[in-house]
Amino acid sequence: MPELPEVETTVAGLRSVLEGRTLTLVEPRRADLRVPFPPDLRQRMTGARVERLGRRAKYGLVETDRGDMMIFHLGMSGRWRVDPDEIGKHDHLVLETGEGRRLALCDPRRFGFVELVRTEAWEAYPPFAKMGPEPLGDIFTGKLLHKMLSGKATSIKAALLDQRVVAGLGNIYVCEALHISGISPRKQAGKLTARQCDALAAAIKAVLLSAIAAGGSSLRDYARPDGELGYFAKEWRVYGREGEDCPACGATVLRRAEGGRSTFYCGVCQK
DNA sequence: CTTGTAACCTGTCTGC
DNA sequence: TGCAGACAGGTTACAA
Repeated sequence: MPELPEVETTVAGLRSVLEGRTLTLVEPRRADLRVPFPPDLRQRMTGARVERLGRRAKYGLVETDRGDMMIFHLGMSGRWRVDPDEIGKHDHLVLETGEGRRLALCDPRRFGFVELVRTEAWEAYPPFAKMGPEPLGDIFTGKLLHKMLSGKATSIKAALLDQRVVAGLGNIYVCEALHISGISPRKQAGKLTARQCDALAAAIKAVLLSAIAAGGSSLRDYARPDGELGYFAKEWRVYGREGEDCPACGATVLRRAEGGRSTFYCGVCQK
């Protein structure tokens, strides 16, 4: 469940293996994931030195000394395996460094993808062009959120999942942030008060920082690149806790399916 | 333009 | 044990 904290954790793990290292092997194992691998990925990346790793929203960024940036998205089930014993059928891209370290991008559902852009033009990469602010950045405040939401007829939950409003949130952390700030997921986005937006922005930052500190959330098929599991799942207040007691008021945590996606919330303390 | 739904693909879990 | 059905982190094409 790669949302922002899991991608941040992943990038930190990759950094220790890749940064400053030369790629001696870059091998796609099939033609495509959600979209085709760039046809020249192997040729442009092999022999390149990795200068820097970064993250934008849920995307991982790998900059090389050739002016290229490899962008990866983990989709729903993607993860990087570090020094795997063997390459399995879901390992769709394999990298090796001059030190003999090996990385495999494993993605059973294949909703992830890899792109290659010129570093100087990375912000023009279409998914980034209209993307909203990073929630952990200084420019993301309750005031800005209030402005972004004004006039929106959709629910606050749908608005927070819209990457043009704020970039990097997914189903888990939206559910968690709404619970922390006591706001109903069904509340009309444009009707939130300035005060509620302040509380919501603060809750978003707090939950993301806690999750990053815990190494991300551990889900069925997610692990950090080094194989360690993230611990944040133990700290979920409502997500995945249908039928349990609300940690704030003791009422029963509810789940409702909307658009093929589950929302977890407390009907008593989220208004 | 905005908003909601279906589809992409595979694995896992639940209930009969 | 088998098997059908529900469900899972995201994104986007398309319909309304």
